[in-house]
Amino acid sequence: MATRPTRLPFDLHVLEAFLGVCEARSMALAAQKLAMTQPAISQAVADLEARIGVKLFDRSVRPLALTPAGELMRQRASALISEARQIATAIRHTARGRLALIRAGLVDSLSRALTGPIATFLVSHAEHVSVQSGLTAAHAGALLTRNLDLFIGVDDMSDVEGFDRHEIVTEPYILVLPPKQKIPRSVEDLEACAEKLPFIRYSARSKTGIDIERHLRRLHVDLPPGLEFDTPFGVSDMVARGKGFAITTPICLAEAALAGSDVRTAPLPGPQLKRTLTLVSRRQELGTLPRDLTKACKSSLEASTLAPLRTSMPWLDADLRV
Amino acid sequence: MATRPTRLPFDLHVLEAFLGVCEARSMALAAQKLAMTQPAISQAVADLEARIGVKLFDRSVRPLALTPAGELMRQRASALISEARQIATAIRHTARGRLALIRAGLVDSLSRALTGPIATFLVSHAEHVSVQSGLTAAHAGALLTRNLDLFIGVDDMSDVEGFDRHEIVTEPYILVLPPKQKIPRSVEDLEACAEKLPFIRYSARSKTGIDIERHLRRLHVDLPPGLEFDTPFGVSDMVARGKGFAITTPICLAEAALAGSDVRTAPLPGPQLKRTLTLVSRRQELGTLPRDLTKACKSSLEASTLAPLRTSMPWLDADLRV
DNA sequence: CCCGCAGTATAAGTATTTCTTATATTAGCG
DNA sequence: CGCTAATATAAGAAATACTTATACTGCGGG
Repeated sequence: MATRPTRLPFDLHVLEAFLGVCEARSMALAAQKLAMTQPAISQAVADLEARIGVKLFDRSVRPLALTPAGELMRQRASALISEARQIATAIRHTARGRLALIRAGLVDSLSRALTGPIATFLVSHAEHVSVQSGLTAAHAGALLTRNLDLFIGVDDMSDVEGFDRHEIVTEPYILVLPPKQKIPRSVEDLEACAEKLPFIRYSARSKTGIDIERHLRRLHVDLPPGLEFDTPFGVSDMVARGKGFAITTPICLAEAALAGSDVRTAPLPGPQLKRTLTLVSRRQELGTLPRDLTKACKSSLEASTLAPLRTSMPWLDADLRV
Repeated sequence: MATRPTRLPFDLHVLEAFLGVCEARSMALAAQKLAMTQPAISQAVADLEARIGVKLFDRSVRPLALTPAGELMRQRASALISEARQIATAIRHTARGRLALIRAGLVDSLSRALTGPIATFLVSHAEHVSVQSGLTAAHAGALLTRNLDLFIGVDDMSDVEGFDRHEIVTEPYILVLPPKQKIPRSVEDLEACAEKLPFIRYSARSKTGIDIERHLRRLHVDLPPGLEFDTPFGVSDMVARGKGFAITTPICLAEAALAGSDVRTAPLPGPQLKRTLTLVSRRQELGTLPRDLTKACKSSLEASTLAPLRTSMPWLDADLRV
């Protein structure tokens, strides 16, 4: 047939045949289990190998052995088939019952600040409450795949239709350096600083990490790779230990709850970079609960985190607002 | 053909056709993009709907609209196709170059204690180090799908071949209660306590949560659902706030780093329950690095966490050991 | 070391699925 | 209301998947 764009080199039934062989260690036994003939299995697997261009089985020994590539294929194919099996069931069960369970996701940087308040609020709205910490991207994915009912994170999924968004807080990115370290006041100073101290990064798995890297690229500041973490504590602890400096946010720093630490903080040199934390939920599925929860979070956050931050960093002033 | 066991109701190329229609909002346009004819697309989608037994498109309007089930299908199918596309590439790139990157996973309950030491150790073994916090199950899954090179967690994947395991620490589960609360000394006392105070749970997404629930079932102790969290901080903070009591471990309690808290701790009534934290990596892929890292973790953990715990809870004595 | 058994690979043909062409039906816009 | 553009359906063609028959290969036992 004419060249068909981006056609996948395999289909699910071929992967099922392949997995059957992996499990049975025999094409003949796999054929029995799959109600097919042994040559059908043999040809399907050989064709799969040809399309991918990689040997998946070592046929020079008995019983059949998986190659390293075959082992990886087995893992990936198994996950794929498992997910595919769940899709049909999930589609059929989209009709939903009463609100017995609420699953809320919370970005790591608000975990300590808001886990208690959120749980306290939600426990009066559902019989079963689950509060899960993690990265924004994971929460967004979980919301999309209906493994969460709402989340608070850095990304507001503004490019996806069907969701409601309530802003909770906007804060600027700031510099954080080890004690006694000279504070850079310009982008040039920042680059000079980077020559003496490593730059401690947030992982690109986090929205915060992505935003910071993009900002540095816009400033044409190129900092070499080194240490990266996906939690506020990881980044902050390394700075407190004198291992380097970092770009973070006041809320992330508060979240790290470094005991007895006197890291230095300063405004980010050059153009300002901010982030907004937003509560995201599916439109029209939870009534007024998302809006009410947002109000409760704002109140709690202001009292527990923002007021103390304004005290310790008076230069933040109007940049930190709910 | 004769009834074939557990055959999936769709294949990847059908999902590609479906996704093409979702994106183009038109079967004719999707056909163009996929180098097929419009009736081929129409029949493929109709057949998919028939096999699943759910309408995915609303054809009573123009342009075509997705039904809610269709929207869910779009999300799930998109993820599936994306994962499938990556498989072939990943299989081909199993030939691996030098160790420029190490990705280490760390269970939440050791995040504050070991993130710094692990990063410090690994940074001398690789150019790029990523340390990721999260639940053991997620780390195990990531290790299996090669999104992590090693992890430290509660589950040691002992049922999976091809991995090395190094024990780091064994600790008992303990009771933790709000200040001034009477300590239960027997299983009966525990049940009486649960009548006055809610039981704060670890989420079943965590191995710790699973072990605790299984232990309670063995004791025939049935505690109603209420609040659950997937971080040590969430559970501990709720106890400190007087919202309930919990079963946790000394290391989890230390990890929560509750400032100025005087929660009460006690041995778990009835038979003892313990957990072991283990470093897991693929066999023969990282040389002596896993063993060396294990030693470094033991030393650091003993100094920073276990010694202080023995001081604050003298009754732990030999139950807490590296 | 050789033979036989069990398992896989290959060739050729059949059955099933997928796709195309032709055309009927339907939504919606002017 | 009529026309256009899009989808659905029917029938047949093309491609793919599978079966049957048989050749080839690994390995264990004598």
